[in-house]
Amino acid sequence: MDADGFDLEQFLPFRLNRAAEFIALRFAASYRAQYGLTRPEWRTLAALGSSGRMTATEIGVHSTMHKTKVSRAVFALEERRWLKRSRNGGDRRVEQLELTPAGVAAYGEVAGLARAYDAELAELLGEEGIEALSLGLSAVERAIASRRA
Amino acid sequence: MDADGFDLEQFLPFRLNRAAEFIALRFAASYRAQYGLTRPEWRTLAALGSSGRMTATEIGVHSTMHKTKVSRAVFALEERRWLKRSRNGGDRRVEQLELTPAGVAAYGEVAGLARAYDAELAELLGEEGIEALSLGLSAVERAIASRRA
DNA sequence: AATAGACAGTTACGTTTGAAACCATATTGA
DNA sequence: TCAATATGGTTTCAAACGTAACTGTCTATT
Repeated sequence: MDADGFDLEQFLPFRLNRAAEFIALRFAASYRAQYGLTRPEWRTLAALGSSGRMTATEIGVHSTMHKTKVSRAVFALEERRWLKRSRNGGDRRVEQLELTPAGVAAYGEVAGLARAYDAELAELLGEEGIEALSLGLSAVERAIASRRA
Repeated sequence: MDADGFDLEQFLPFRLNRAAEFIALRFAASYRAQYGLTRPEWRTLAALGSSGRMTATEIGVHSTMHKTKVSRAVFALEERRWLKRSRNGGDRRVEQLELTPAGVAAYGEVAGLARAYDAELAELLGEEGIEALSLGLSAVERAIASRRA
């Protein structure tokens, strides 16, 4: 710890970022190698796969992704015919996004990788590690939700 | 949760990444606005400020940063005269990196921001939240350390 | 010694990123 | 009813990024 009372090793943003980077990187390598997906693409696919139907803005808020990232990921997934857009509702600025059957199938496959990685993580971190982490993340999630209000 | 048993909302890499992004982004905005530092630059400055003297490779391992990121951050900090290099030891490939007095001073100032943000976080997440998160991150850190072995 | 491989760090190059400007549509309020 | 302003999403452009190839040095094998 420094003279001025700041300790990098205890600084949460640093620790969180390092941990997230480490964990995400290893998983990204696998979906990247097998499906050629980028991180924003996988995250968009997963958001739609698990929530069914969302707008681009909703995806961004839900996953904390910049809107241009979402916009490009949506475009890429659309090009693969994994996603379709529609401007249904009264507000014609808004695009409803949804996976195509091919997209749903793809999502299922990548979700398989995800489950495998999850199991690997469970072993790597141990049960108490997982539980503590999950609890801590819930606190952050509450904070995110309240900050948005 | 999906038919195939994968639940994005429970998937640790996703939750961790979202949390880290959210928390890092707000902090990055402040050191960026006040000192014009990029994320790798702040992280490099902080690593040296708190550990005193490291090589580029050590910084990369310690902070999980790609070596080209470290290389560029070191260059940028050197340009600002916040950092100096020296090839002391027997191995002339290795560069010992160290902050200049100006660098130490700058580090002290940004560390002030960091402490303020830390306090803000403590309030935002609550004591139990912080503790659980810290415990969980320790598990990840052990995993990182063991993976490297 | 001489050669091959490993390793620290940099550079070149194509890709990804985000801030800001943009377009189109909605909403507000004068 | 018509500005003025806000919002969803895209595009532009300069900066940041990572892969792969590079330089220089070290180590191991012969």
